[in-house]
Amino acid sequence: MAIAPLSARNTGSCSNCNLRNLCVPAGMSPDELIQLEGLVATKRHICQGDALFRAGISFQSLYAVRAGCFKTSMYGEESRSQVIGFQIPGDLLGLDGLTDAKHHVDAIALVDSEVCAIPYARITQISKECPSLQLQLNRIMSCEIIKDHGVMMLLGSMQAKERLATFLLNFSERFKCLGHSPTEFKLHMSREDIGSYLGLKIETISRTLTNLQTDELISVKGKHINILNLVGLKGLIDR
Amino acid sequence: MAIAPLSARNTGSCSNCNLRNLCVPAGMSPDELIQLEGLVATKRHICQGDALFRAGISFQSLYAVRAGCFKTSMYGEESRSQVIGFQIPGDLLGLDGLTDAKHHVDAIALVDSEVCAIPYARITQISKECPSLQLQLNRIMSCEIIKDHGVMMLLGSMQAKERLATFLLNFSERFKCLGHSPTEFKLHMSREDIGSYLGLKIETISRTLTNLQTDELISVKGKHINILNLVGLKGLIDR
DNA sequence: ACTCTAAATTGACTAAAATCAATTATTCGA
DNA sequence: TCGAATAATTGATTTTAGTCAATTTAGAGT
Repeated sequence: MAIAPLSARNTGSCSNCNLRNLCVPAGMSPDELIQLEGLVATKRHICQGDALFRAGISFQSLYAVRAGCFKTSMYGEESRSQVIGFQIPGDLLGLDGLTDAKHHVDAIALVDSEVCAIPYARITQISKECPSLQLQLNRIMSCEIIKDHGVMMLLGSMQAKERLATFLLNFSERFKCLGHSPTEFKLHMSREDIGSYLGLKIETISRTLTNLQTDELISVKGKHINILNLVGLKGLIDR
Repeated sequence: MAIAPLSARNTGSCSNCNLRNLCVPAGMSPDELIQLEGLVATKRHICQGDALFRAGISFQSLYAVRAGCFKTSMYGEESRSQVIGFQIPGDLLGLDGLTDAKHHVDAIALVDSEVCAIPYARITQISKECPSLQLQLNRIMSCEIIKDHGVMMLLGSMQAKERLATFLLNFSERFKCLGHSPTEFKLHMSREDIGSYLGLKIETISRTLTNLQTDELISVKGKHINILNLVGLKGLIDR
C-alpha cells in the first residue's frame, strides 16, 4: 500500500474528460454537459489494496472510476463473502448506497487508482434543472440490474469453462470500449477474486485456465491474458 | 389460461391502497401521497401462465404487483435460460427496462394476478413537482441491486441445502411483511423454476426438500410449505 | 369422477468441481 | 539481489450435484 502519485489536478469537469462517452455524461448533449459543470466535486487517488469505501459506512457519493481497477465484495453471516464485480475506467461505484444511505459492499483498489467523487446530493440538485441527468442515472441503475442478471445467469447455468470464457470475453469487450486491445490485457485481480466472482475455487480457475490454454484459445502468463481465438472462446458459451 | 375475474375497479390511487407502505409510495408523507394521484394509469389482470411483458418488447411502464405471483426469466444464447426472480404483492416489475426502453426479461404470471401499471413517462413528469418520488425510485432501484447481489452470493457460495433454506426464509420474510403467515405458505412456482433460480436441477430440489423434511425443519405437501423450525433453518445458512 | 398429461419424487450411477496436499512461481521488502 | 511470504499450479481423492431412468403423484380438461 504505497503512496500513489497525486498527479491529476483536473478541476472535475466532465466536458473535457476522455471518458465522457462511457461514464455518467454518456449520451448527453454538449449543452447539457455544461450544466454538469461542478457535478464532480473531488478526485481521489486510492492506493492498491486500499478501500474506496466499505460495507456499512455512510454513503455520500457515487464514484466514477477514472483510472485503475476495483473489486466490490459483499459479506454474509459467518465468514461468507462474495466478489460482486470488477470496475474499470468509466464504471460507476456505489449504486447500492442509495437505499439507506449506507454502502453494502467493500470497494477495494486492485491497483493504484483514481476516481471522481460525485456527491449524491449534487446529482439530485442538478437533476432539477437538468432532467436528463436524472434519466441518465435511471438508465445507469437499470443497466446495473441487467448486468447483475447476466452474472446470475452465469452462476446459475454455466459450468466452469463457460464461466471463465464469459468472464474473459466480458473484459475483452470492456477493454475494447476503452480503446485498449480486446485480446491482450492484464487482469489485476487474484485467482481467489476471480474464483469468488465466478463461484469457483481457485484450483478450478487455475485448471480451467490451463485447459483453455491447451485448447489454444488463450495464452496465460500470470495475470496477463492473450486471447488467441476470440471466435472459439465465444463458441464455448453458445454451445 | 382461463379468464381472470375483473374485480378491481379501483381508480388507481395509491393513497388508499393497502400496499402503500410496501410499494412505490413507501415512506412518503400523506401530503406527497396526494401528489401521486394519477401515478397509476391502469390496472391489469394477468391470467396464470400469461406474460405481463416479454424480453425485447418496448418498455412503457413499471408494474407493481397487487395480487398474485410472477416469475421473471432471461434468455441467453442457444436455449440457455435463467429465472431471475419471483415477485409477490408490493414488488415492482420492469426496472430493467429503463436503459434502452426495452424489457430484458419475461414476466410470467404464476397464478391469476393483478398489477398496477405505472407509466414511466408519468413518473418522470410527476418527479419534477415531487422530487421525493424520484428519490424513492432511486432507492427502489438501489434496493433491487442489493437484492441481486444477495442472489449472486447465494449462487456463488452456497450449497444446495443452504440455497434452498435461504430461498424459503426469503419467502417467509416477505410473506410476513405482507401480513401473512411466515411459516405456512404456498409456493406457486414449479420445481423447475425454483431449480433455475437457485442454479440447481429439479431432482436436487426434490431431494433437498425431502432432506429438510427428514430433518424436521419443514414439511412439504406439493407446493405447500410449512416451516417447522425457523431457527434451525436459519442455522443452516450462518454455519 | 375419470383419464391423460405433466410434474415431482426416488434410485442408481456418472461427471464436475471441491478438497487435501505438495510443488512451483511471484511478489514484495530488506 | 536475495529470501521470506504469498499466490498459483498440479496431482490424487472425495464430495456434491447432475444425469439417466423408473415410478408416483398431482392437475387439467372432458
